[in-house]
Amino acid sequence: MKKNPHNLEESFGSIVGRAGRAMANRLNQNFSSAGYDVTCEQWAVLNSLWKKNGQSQKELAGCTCKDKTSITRLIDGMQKRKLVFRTPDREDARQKFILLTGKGRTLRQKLLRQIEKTLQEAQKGVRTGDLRTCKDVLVRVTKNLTEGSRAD
Amino acid sequence: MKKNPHNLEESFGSIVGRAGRAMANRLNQNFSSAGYDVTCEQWAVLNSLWKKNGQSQKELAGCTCKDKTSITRLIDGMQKRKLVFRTPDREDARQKFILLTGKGRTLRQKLLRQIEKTLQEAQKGVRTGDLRTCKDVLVRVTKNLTEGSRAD
DNA sequence: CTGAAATGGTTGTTTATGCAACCATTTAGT
DNA sequence: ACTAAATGGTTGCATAAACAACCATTTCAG
Repeated sequence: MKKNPHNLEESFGSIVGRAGRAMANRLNQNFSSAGYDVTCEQWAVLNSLWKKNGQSQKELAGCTCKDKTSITRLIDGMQKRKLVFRTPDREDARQKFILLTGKGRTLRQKLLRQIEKTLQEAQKGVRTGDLRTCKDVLVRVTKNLTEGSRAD
Repeated sequence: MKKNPHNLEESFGSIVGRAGRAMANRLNQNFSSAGYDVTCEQWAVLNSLWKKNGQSQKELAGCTCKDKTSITRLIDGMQKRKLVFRTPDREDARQKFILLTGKGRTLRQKLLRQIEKTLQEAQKGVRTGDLRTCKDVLVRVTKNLTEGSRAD
C-alpha cells in the first residue's frame, strides 16, 4: 500500500505540525516506558529551569512560546508532581517565581538520556549540516512569528 | 536585553515544538480575524479531504499523524460546523467515510488565502533552498518516527 | 496623592490530544 | 460454521492550549 502520494507539495505548516506531533508523541512514549511520569510539555519548562532556576511564569511563557494560561496550569501539574514550587516575589507581589524541587533537579540526567534516545531515533539518516540548516530556519520562523505580534 | 543565551544549543525537539506552536497560533489568529470559524487542526483534515474526498477516519489519522481518537472528535466538531459528514461504508460496516459538505468544499479557496498569508509571515527572510532542506529534514524525521518504531 | 493604565496570574470555557478500555464487525484458524 | 484475533470507531479519563474576562498589584499622569 502506497503512502500519501500528495506529500510532495505539502505546505510548510503541515510538515512542521506533523513533525512536532511525531516528536512529542515519541518523547512521551519514551519518558513513559522508562517509568517517568513527565510529559514533554513539562519537560520544556524543566528545560528552561535547568538553565536558570527561579523564573517568573511570564519568563517561562516567553521562552517556551506558550500562553501565560498554559504556563499557569502546566505549573499546577508540575507542582502536584513535586517537580517545582511557587514562591512570591518580595519585590513585586504580582510575580511568582518558579523553583525546582530536589526531585525536579535530579530528574535532569535521567530525562536527558531519554531525550538523547529520542533525538537519535528522529535524526537517523539526516546529515548534520542539513539538521543545522533546519534548526536555523525554524528558529527564524519562530522569531518572525513571535516578534511581530506579541512584543508587549 | 539579550535573548536566552542558551538558545544556541537548544535541542531539536524544543525548536520544532516551538515553531509548530508559533505557526499554529498565527494560523488560528489569521483564520479567526478573517472571520473563519475553523481551527488549524480542522484545516489539516480539510486539507487531506480536499486532496481526496471520502476517506476513512483511519486514513485521516494516518496522514495527519494523529491518534484515531483525535480524529473521532475532530470530525465531531467539524460535523457540528457542517464542514463534513460521516457515511457508513457498505462494504465494511466498521468503517465510516468522511465527506466534505458544500461548505467544506467552498472554504478551500478562502482558507488558502489565509494560509498563504501566514506562510509569508513565517518564511520571511528564509532562503528558498534552506526552506527546502528544512522541509526535507522534517519529512524524514517524521518518517523515522512513524515508520520504524524500533531502533535497529 | 489619586484615579487610570499596565502588568502578572488565575479562572471559565472551548478545542485538541493520546492512552486504555470497550463495542461491533470483519477475518482467520481449526 | 464457530470461536479467536484483528480492525475501525467511540467513550472515559487526564493533560494541554489559547482566548476572554477577571483580580491584585504596580506604575504612570495629573
